[in-house]
Amino acid sequence: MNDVELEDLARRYRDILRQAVYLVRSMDADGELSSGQVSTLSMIAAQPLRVGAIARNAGIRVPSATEQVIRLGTLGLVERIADESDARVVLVGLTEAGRSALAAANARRNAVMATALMTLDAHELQAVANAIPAIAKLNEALAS
Amino acid sequence: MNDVELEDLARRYRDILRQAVYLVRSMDADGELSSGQVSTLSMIAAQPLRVGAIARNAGIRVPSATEQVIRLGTLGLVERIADESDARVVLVGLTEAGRSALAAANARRNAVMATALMTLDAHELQAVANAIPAIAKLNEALAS
DNA sequence: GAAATATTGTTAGGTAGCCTAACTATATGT
DNA sequence: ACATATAGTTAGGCTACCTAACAATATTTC
Repeated sequence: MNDVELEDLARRYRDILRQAVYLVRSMDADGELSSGQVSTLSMIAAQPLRVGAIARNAGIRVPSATEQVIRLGTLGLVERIADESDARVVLVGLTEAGRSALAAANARRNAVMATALMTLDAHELQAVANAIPAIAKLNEALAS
Repeated sequence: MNDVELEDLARRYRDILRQAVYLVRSMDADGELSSGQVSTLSMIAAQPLRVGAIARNAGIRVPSATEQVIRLGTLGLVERIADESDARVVLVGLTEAGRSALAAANARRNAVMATALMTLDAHELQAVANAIPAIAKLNEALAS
């Protein structure tokens, strides 16, 4: 792949990224959890995390994470747990309501995505599936 | 591709989309134009557009487009042009400053993207390039 | 072991970008 | 000419991000 082709790919992938922002917004249905909220809940699904860890994982600052946790707490989806070994630390974990809200949101979003995927033919699906690891690597590179 | 594989692909593509939002935000360097602003300027690069058309293209409401136009106008990047045949209409076009700001922003962003692409090997690059049309189609399906 | 320093999270205050509802001005159709 | 439709703005509200300043607790250093 020569320089011209690389530039072209760069431009086209930028287009895709721009679209993605719009898509994610449009998938945020009324009254449901936002994408950011779903991400946060996913993060703490396996085990409670510190506010600082949530911020780092989400790529946001600690005060912004605090804000998210407060909002999710108000909705009854997360709970604050004291850390026994360090009184400064706040661990954030899912409540039962949080766990089922997360499951519902994931189910709905995966269904929407699966429906969209079904508009692709077998060849196109394969192309997308084949590209996923490379895209993940590319996104990794972009993030740093 | 069976149902299980489709579900898996749905989940993984959702992951990619989520990352994309984060990436686009992180590419919005300090003091530069935001991604949304770059999109708006790109839209009117070929010819001036109505506020309503900008809103429709960007997938936002008219008042939000007005707001964007005001902000870009304050920066001196766009100008309002009266429509001769309809006095209600506001056409929004690039100023010279807008045109060069757009070129600079595109150059910087494409360079960042090209650098990231260079971390991929030839095989991976090919996989991404091959998937772009299918991804575009998929995104189209998701948008509706 | 007391004082200085570092770390964790919250609070306060600000901005961008999105929204709906209500409005103004101009066109169009009856 | 009057009623209705269309284009855009204004007003007010929300989410989600930010920095700066702070409180509480840990840790290091003398």
